[in-house]
Amino acid sequence: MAKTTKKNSCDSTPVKLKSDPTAEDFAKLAWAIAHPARVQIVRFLIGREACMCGEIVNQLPLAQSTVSQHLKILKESGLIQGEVDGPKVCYCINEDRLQKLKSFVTEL
Amino acid sequence: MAKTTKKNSCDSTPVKLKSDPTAEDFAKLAWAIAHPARVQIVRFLIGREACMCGEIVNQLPLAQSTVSQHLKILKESGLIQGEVDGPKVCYCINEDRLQKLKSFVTEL
DNA sequence: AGCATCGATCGCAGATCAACGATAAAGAAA
DNA sequence: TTTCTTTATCGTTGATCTGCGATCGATGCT
Repeated sequence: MAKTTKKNSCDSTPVKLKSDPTAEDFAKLAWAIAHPARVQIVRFLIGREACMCGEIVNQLPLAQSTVSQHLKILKESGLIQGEVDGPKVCYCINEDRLQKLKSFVTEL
Repeated sequence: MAKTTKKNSCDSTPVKLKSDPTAEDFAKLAWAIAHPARVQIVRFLIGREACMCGEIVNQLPLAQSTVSQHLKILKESGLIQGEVDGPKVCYCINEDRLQKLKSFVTEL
């Protein structure tokens, strides 16, 4: 409890919060991993480099349609990408996007 | 790349996804910054070390009650903490939690 | 006491999420 | 062609988010 001045230690310098175009993208990436299932999917894909949708479904206690939804959200954030391979789809991490997420966080 | 059947480079080694207790916490922290306004609040607080709620409200194009909600979410994630100082509340970053978020992401 | 200020909370609206089962679409295999 | 497999999408239900104005509680000041 630091009470430097007679009041408190709050910094009261007037500073305008600049409109932050990156905040949107940051939030989008954060949103992608803002669900336990999606965290697990991302970790799983990183560990395996790439794998079929069916594999992922088998690892999670969720219905196939639910997993497909999560994959869709991850794809929309750009964090993963899917490559069609006949009747199957092979998912993998988008390293660039992952790197972007990492830099957003480390530069906080 | 170990396997290449006739088709592509999908890794099909059978691996069980272990139940991941950290995924929950990770998702919680990610959820905290999964909104542009909250990203800005966190960045703002990091840049200023600490500041009053009113200051934050002034920097964002949002109503006071809305900002208060976002602050509540950030508090629940542990990413920030508020210290009552008379009639005002001084918010600041919880460095431990921020560090935890950073390590979660960098260890992806 | 009475009043002003700051911030949290309530209640409401509309939008979005999460989960599921069922079904459709596209190849592969018979 | 028919059938099977794999994945995406639809439609629904219930929960949660986001935003706001209005209000309440606590504190400081006169």
